[in-house]
Amino acid sequence: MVTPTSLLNLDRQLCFALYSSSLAMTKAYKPLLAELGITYPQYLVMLALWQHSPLGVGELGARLNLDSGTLTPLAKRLQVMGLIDRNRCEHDERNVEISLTAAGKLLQARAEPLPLCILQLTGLQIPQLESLTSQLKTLRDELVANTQTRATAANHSVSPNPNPTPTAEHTPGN
Amino acid sequence: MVTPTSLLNLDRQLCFALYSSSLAMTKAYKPLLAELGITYPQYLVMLALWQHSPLGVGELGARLNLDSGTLTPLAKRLQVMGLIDRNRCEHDERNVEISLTAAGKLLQARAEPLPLCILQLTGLQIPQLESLTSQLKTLRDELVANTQTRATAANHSVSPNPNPTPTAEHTPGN
DNA sequence: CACAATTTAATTGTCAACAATATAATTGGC
DNA sequence: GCCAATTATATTGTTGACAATTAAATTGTG
Repeated sequence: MVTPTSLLNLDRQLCFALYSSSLAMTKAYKPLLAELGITYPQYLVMLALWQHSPLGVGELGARLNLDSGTLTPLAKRLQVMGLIDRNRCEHDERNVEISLTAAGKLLQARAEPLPLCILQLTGLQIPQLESLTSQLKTLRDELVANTQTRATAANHSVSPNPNPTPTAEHTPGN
Repeated sequence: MVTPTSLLNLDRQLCFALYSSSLAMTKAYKPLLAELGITYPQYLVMLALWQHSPLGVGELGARLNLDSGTLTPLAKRLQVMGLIDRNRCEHDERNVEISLTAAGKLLQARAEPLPLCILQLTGLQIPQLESLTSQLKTLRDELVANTQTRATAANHSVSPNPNPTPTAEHTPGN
């Protein structure tokens, strides 16, 4: 069975282009991060902490768009490696503050060259890189705003998806 | 500790924009795919099979950039759901042919509206969508070409990464 | 103060992604 | 034909992502 052209064609899907390029990026980082002894998601957590430390689990999750089910075990591994500390906040024992250790701070210096290493692997020039990054951030924010979350309480945003673009409910396939 | 500007700034990273937008896309698809009873990676496999069935595990992996360690259990779940069949090839018993069942083919009709549903959630117009998709495919292919794989045998491509762009091996941070 | 509602993390279970390894079939010298 | 190398898939173990649930602390209202 061969279906050459359809809106469901794999190579036309933005979703698959996103998915496969994101995985490809992870694989590109892997050998570089292996020298630092961390994985790609762990690197993202370190990026957030290098920018601001300490951060609560919730605040970290808000910046990375990840929940505690992902961050808690991930942070425990970073703690075992000695890169971060995890402590209950004194004034509100519900909060867990995640902070860089001295070793965690020192790792930043070794990570500094990474963005330029990766830039070379992308084949992009700086303006293209910034343009693509900007487009993706816009896309992400739009998707987050228009996707109803499974949160228990009310969404404090205006509305999940009232009717963002009243265009083509259905159009003839190309 | 606050570090306002650095090349390591989280929100400047293409890698994080990719990562977070890809996860956001997965979450956007989730409630729609739940009605079809499949997950997002399962949907990608079905997309590939709707385009061409049967496909060997290896060929499927080549199209999706996934290996057998991911695809084998995923395909088994689709088989249990009755959407695909898995059979050893007669002429080469090493190959496993994955083919759509009648139910798998029927599911395509219910998936047809999805791309347009998602398009609305993205807030993009068609030209922007196609441009972004194209940029991401180019990026993915460049990253794959420049990332040395852990394959046992020799890489049959020219070379992992001889010296694609001999620019800035290191530059002063901004 | 008491207590229900809320907030915050952690836990549990399922599905994924992948390195490393194992298993089985095939191919190519000899 | 025999056997080493190769090819193709499956298995195992680790890390991640997330829904659903649990546990604990805090807040607000009476």
